[in-house]
Amino acid sequence: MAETVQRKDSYHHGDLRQQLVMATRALVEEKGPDTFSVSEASRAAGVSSAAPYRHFKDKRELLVAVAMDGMARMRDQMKGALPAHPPGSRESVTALGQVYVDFAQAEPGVFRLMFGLTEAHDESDEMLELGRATYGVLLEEVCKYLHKTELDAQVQATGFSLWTMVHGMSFLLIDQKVDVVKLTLDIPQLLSDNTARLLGQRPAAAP
Amino acid sequence: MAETVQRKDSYHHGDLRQQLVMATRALVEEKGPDTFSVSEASRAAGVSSAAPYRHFKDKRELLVAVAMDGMARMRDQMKGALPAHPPGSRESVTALGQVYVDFAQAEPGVFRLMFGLTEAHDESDEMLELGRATYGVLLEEVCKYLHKTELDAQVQATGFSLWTMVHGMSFLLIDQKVDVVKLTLDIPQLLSDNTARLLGQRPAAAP
DNA sequence: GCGTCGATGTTAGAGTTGCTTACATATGTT
DNA sequence: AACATATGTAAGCAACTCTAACATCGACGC
Repeated sequence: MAETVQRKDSYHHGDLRQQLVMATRALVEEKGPDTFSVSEASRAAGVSSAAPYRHFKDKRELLVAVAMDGMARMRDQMKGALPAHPPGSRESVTALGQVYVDFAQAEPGVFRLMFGLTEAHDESDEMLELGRATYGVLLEEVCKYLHKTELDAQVQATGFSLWTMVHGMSFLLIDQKVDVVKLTLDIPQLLSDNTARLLGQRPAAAP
Repeated sequence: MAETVQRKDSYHHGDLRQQLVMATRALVEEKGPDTFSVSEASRAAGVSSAAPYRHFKDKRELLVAVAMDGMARMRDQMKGALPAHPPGSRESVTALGQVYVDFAQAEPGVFRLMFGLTEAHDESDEMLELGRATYGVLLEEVCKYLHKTELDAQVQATGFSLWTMVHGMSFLLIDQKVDVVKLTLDIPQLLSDNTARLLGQRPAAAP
């Protein structure tokens, strides 16, 4: 059980919103996003089952908050992985992909929320912005690699292709499809190889 | 509403199991797999809410049935796409990927069921077998392309990489992440290009 | 200090859902 | 015709989402 959640000691909780997000995060990870219930999160936070509705319009809004929290953390981890490599290098692009896949495996429940819940996300401008910002981290490295700007068609195509690959890899891993097909694969190696293939040859330095 | 479901006209329904699968399929597509309820499917089929439990152990088993139906249809579509191209050609591999992506876009709800529901699928040997068979269609083409057997490491890596790409592309498309990033992309073109990159150079004919 | 107000909690409850149990009805076999 | 089996219904429990009415606390003007 996730007993990292400190309960309240007075009538007013002090920081219920954040506590609920944490509790939800833990529950979503334990039992999957589907079987999660607001009631259970309330119990974990030590409040009545009606209390969350003071902070979130409905169940979905609470889940969106968890997704946003996850997206922000993943974006930070991606940014954190960059300094270890030369800017705009194949290694740094690969590292970004590795962070993506690692995050998915470390927090599959939250990861699913981050990319499912499409209708709910549409309603949240914040989530949209956060998603764009996260993708932007990758896109900028691709720009540097190709010596082009963000609006360039090749940058767009390459960035999306790389995203496609790590996204698919993440889902196949957390949905255990690798086991299904009985594969013995070196995932980091595959990630690195495919990143190289999709990036293509690095062009000569800018004109 | 999906009123393609003919109700019963006598006490016994005749073919309730199949009718429920069809109704569920429609509902899952209309409202997404999350908001689907057995009660609603029952109403659509014109039976009491307890009737489904004569045919399915629980809600999940009904959803698994829908997923299996979808997987079988996608596999058939993949097989159907092969005769149009030379066996083991880049075109035929691309065509398989295109079927995958098309299916996801045509039936996003069912597609999600086919690859989510991981725990539920583990319990179903039939679903496992169906999944393997579907993947096998791709793998066989890769074998022919590379002139190697299914057990070869390169075949495994290449097959998985291709799966990864179309899987990620499918989810990004149905979750509308393409819109989020404001991309104007030629998806079939991208699919074809990336298939080529991931397949790599075709080796010389068998020794 | 003190009263008021808004924010945030509680309790009670309406409506939905998943699933079970006991009973009813149709079908096929002998 | 009689019975066993398959498949439907009705009724109900526990859990869940969300709302409404009420309770409590902290902050602020005075």
